[in-house]
Amino acid sequence: VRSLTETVAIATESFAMSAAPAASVPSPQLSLSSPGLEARQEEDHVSPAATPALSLSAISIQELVAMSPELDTYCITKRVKEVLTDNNLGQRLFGETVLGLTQGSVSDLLARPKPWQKLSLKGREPFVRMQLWLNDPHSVDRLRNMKRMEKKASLKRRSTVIPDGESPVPPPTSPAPAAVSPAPTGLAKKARVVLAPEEKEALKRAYEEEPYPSQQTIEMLAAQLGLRTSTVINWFHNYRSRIRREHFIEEMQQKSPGLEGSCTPRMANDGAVDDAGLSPDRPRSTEEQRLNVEADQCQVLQFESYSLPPASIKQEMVEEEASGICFRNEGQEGLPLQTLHTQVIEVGSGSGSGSEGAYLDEGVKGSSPKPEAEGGKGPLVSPFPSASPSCLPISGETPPLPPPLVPGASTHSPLPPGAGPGTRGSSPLAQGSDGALAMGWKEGSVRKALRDEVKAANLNSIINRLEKAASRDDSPDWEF
DNA sequence: TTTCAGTCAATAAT
DNA sequence: ATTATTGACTGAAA
Repeated sequence: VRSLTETVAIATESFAMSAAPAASVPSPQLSLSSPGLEARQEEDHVSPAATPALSLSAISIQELVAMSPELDTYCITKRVKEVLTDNNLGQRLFGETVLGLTQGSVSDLLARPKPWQKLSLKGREPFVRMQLWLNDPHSVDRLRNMKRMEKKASLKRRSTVIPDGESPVPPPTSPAPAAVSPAPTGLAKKARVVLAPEEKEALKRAYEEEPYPSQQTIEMLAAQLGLRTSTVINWFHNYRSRIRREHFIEEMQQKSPGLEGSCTPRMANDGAVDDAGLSPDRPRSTEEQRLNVEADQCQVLQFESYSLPPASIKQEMVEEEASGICFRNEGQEGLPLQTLHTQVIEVGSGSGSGSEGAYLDEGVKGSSPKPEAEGGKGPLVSPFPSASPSCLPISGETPPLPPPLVPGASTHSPLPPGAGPGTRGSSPLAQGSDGALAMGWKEGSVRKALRDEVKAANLNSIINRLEKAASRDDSPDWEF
């Protein structure tokens, strides 16, 4: 029986990154985090019988984060940007569905990633998710599907009232309820403060002299500039931290080998499949690259759907043929529930056509978080209780998982800060991202079997892709 | 309390 | 439409 430890090891490996797991045993600590949940589910379970589908559903990303070897945040963001642009995927969708972050945050993260060592456990999470996403061969397809569904949904929404030709009256839009503009609640939203360039200049000057101004200085500045003191305080906090960050990136670039390839997981290996000159429409090289990676590194499982919670996925996409995706929307307002799930799928069966059917994943999503808060007040948030395991197949996941997103609830990991990575003492070699994949973990027979399976799966997947490429409908999705 | 890290979310800029 | 910027907020350290 697979031990938790082993499972973890495998999972970690699938990360495919740098890493050297150092000799020490990596897992001791994990267990402490969520006591009951996971642990048990080892395999016993049910039917999945025959296939060696592993389920490491039990591992939460927080644990993954804690155990993760050092990742090259710069390379990760670089690759993510490539994949997104190559496939015409926006950061909004990516952020909301993969990372559980808003567009602005994603933009910032991709543009100015902090070095791994400077990140807190919480801050590493998005990078781990990105790495996972990059490793997952179906990630792009999934996102594409979602994009399609969203589009369809919005289209439907638009036309929904128009059909019979009647009711040219626009009112229908936006339900009567909410409506009305400024009056409700009486409180206009506080206007966003926008500092004038000169004000910023003044603040910067003040910063040069005193990066940490005293209460007194702050008040003086505020008075002088006609700003609220809290604005001045916030400005200093933000400025300091942003300056600091710039620093990091400088440092980081300085050390980087500079060459491109360093971030690209190109493997020289097997010529097998490889791109036989097929590049039907568009440079989808990154995709191929991904393929290579997977093939070689044997990332067996995919952690799948980290579904996000965040906010926003419109409930519109709920129905639809989400191949395998199951969203649940709990209804109104604000309930964010979410869940993150890592689940594994079995690889063996082929991924049939395109994305359909092949993998089963699921996700549960919360909905509508943002829709204003009207009603009552602000505090929102819900203790979102229930989990809503609705569609989840197997995995016993963890309901108790803290929702990564949303107000108040941030997840914390039980692990002590220092703990996590403890094992890997210091520099993991590698990092080259070139798939070095240090395998330090022992390779058991189970793994071997898996590997074979993966190979087969990869073949299928590749075939699939080729077929797809040949008949790609990919239309630039545009307009009518 | 104050600072820091992460994010959000409005709005600027492309 | 998307992506970038940035003041403000939240929770955790110090």
